[in-house]
Amino acid sequence: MEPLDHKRVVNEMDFFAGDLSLRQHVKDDDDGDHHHHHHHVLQQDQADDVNTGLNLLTSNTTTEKSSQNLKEKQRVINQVADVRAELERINAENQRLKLALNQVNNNYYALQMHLVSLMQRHRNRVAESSEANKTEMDRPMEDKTHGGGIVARQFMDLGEAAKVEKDEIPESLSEDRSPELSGSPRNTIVESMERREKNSTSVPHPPGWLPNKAPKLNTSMDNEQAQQTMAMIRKARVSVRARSEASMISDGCQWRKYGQKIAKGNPCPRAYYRCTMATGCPVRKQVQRCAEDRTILITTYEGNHSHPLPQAAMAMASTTSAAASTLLSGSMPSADGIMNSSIVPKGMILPGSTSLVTLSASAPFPTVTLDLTHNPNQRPLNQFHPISPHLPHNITSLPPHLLGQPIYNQSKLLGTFLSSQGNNELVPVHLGQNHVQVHPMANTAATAAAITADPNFTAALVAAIASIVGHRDNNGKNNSTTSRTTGDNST
DNA sequence: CGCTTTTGACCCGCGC
DNA sequence: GCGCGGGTCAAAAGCG
Repeated sequence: MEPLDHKRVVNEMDFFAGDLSLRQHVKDDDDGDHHHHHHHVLQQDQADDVNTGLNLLTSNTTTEKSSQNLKEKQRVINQVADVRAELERINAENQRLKLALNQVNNNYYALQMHLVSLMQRHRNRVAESSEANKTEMDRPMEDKTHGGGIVARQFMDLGEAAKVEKDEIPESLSEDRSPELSGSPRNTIVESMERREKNSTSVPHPPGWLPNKAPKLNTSMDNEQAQQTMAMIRKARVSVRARSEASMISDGCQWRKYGQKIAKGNPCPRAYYRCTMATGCPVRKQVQRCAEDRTILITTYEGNHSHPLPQAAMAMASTTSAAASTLLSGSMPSADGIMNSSIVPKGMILPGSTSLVTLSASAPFPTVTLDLTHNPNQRPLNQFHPISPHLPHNITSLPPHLLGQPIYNQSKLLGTFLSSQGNNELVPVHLGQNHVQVHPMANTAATAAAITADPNFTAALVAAIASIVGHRDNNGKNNSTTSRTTGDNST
């Protein structure tokens, strides 16, 4: 990690260069009598100190020299202050660099996972093809339809890669998934996705709709399958639970309501919104109040933005996207892996917070859920305002001081935590047996409290999630925005 | 007038 | 086949 090295170098700066007496005091405190190998150095320093002391004593004979000495001391103190200020500035910049690097790493890791799984599947495909050539009649109708060109196909673009991924997903289950995930009805998920996509293609869509929903002008079956797979990837959802009295949390994007329904099991209506920041942007979100606690607003995002995102929405988009893509690829074997891979956005979790990041691979959609509503110990209940008037409805950016904080994997505590919290209804989708939950800290100071303390946090989080998965399709446009965003946080 | 919201209708998958 | 439920459409209404 370059920034860490940088930080270490910075920390090793000699703040007291030019202030011999101060350095001497520090050395005396730090070294004491233990470091005998530095003895001669100390003697030399002490000699300097003695000389200085003598000068001070002799200078006391004239007030002019005394005041000069005071000025000199003042100058040195100012220098120290300057150096410390510079150090703080560098540290702040270092934090920003770490954040940027973290985002790049997350993107890189997601791509790497994707590539590895693709290569594994490609190998399997090649092995499988030799047998398949002998028993062509036994091949699934789907593959026969496209001819035999699939096997030799190179993974030259995402569409092809996605096609292979789709074709191979059932096989990947046995390769990639951990025991706790091995029971996943992954093929069922894929089938469900395909069904839904088939369904959606029968609905007329406005011009500019993204390929997965576009009328199939190019009726190549390969393209169709690739589109379906990409559609499946896009169908990953991110759900955010946060307390707000507003009907909708502003997240930096423009939304247009296109429907409202009373969903079963919740008397509160569910509102459907579509992103209108660009014509044809397929991103949608559902907003619904929690039936049990109507102060909680559940916002579920789905799809990729087809346009550059506002800065407010960029802060954690890449990491959340990585979590979703990892969930979809099934390449992350366990919650530990997710936590250790920096896929869970570290900056997203406040120190001591209970932001509950929940990944659900169960039907109908793979879902990442962020619970920002718990606040067991930051404030007593009677002091905590469930409907925070401070909750932002206008967002700016994610404050840098909230980023780069460590999180700890205590997923083992999840079961206990969830049962004690009575939080089984946490996720607005069905939690199946393949549900991976990542609980950053058992010390559950609520992120909701953090919302109150720092209004930018939730808004930026929600905004970031609104942009989930958008990078996959808009690398060129969004990457520059990402780096710029991280840099702008402190400026 | 143009955009957004409302709301009943419609489509489709799924379970029985 | 039928009903249910989720999601979407699109005409009408509302709004600035």
